[in-house]
Amino acid sequence: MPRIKGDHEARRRDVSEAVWRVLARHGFGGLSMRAVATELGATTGLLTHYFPSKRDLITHALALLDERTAARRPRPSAAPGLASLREAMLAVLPATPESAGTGRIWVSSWDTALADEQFGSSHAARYAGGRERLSARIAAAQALGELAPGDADDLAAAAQSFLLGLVVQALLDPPSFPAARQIHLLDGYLATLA
Amino acid sequence: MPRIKGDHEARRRDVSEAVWRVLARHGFGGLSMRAVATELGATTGLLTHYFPSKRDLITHALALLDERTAARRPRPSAAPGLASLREAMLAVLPATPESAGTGRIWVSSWDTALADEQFGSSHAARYAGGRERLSARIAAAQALGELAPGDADDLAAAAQSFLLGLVVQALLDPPSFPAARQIHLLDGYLATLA
DNA sequence: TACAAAGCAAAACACTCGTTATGTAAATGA
DNA sequence: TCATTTACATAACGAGTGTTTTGCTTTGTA
Repeated sequence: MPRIKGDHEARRRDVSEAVWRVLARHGFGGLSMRAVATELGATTGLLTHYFPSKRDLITHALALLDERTAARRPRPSAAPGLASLREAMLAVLPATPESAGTGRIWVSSWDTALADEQFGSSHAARYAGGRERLSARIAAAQALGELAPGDADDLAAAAQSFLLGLVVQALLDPPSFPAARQIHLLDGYLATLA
Repeated sequence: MPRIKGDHEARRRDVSEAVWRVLARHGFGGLSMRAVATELGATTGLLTHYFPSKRDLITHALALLDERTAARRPRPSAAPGLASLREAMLAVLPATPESAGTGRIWVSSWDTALADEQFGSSHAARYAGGRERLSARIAAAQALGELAPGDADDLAAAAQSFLLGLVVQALLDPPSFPAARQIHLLDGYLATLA
């Protein structure tokens, strides 16, 4: 077995960064083997060595998107209750260039997810996880009396609906949704829940 | 000038239906000249005669999507107040196969809209119009005392956020969002506004 | 030190894409 | 009737796609 394993993982990380840059610039619709290869300064030969098919590349891109989103997710322990819920929802909004970039990639991925059953179910699981995390924070806020009672899962589904829809509108019409208004709308939504 | 004008418009309608069927089956990502042409039982020569470039075809597809969505929109006069708002929001949810199909096309169009500035601003105007219509119904409900006071435009932006996000989640995870739950969540949202 | 496998580059294959001639039949207006 | 314009079919072009093949170089193992 030639080459040490560390090299392989390191090179895979290089590929991941190239994939991310392509996604950020052209979205999922612009993700192609050659685009990633040239972004990496290599050929498709290298790419197929790590990802034999485009399907594998897309799967990796989705995992990468999930991973980088999770990395910016605030710790659930910090500031429990309603403040924790607000913090978690705030991190999703495209109020900063960085989260706006991530949001654009998410939205562009829905076209792929809806067209392919496997990627679709993968997405379904991801958003179900998001609802679960929101549900936990909502339940905690309810236990503290900071939030009105009600089915936490339903409230989480509604909250994530509000979030995703606001992300879409803000990305499609940035002038109408500056960061301040996004936060204002979020606080307005949270106020109705209290 | 040969050929009567009626033929031209009639043929254009045929093309429109072919475009719609392609969109319904493969989304905006699968919209190609040849796909529409073969769906119509013709060649690309016909298509380029009516839509010289793909850009024109996409523009037409977006107009078609807008038109068919507007056709299913309930009349604003019927059942004024909160019931009118509920009716309008209900029509957006993918609770029926027909509206689910339309919703899938909308979601798939966002990838194209985010990648192209012109299509993006076109979309921005469409959703701004949607917010204005919601705002009018919200203001009417407030005037009737059926809704708590507050900035109608902000409430409309929040309501459309909730709607779009629920559409996305329901389309990506149909088992978790059957029609009954969609309606239940919508009624829960409206209850918090009252 | 030989052998074998990994890590790539380079190139070709078989498409599909949007676009662009070219040609032809029909219908209209002069 | 005759020239013109419409309404296509047919075909090709060049670019881009995912995938496969071939081969060279490097590295680790026996």
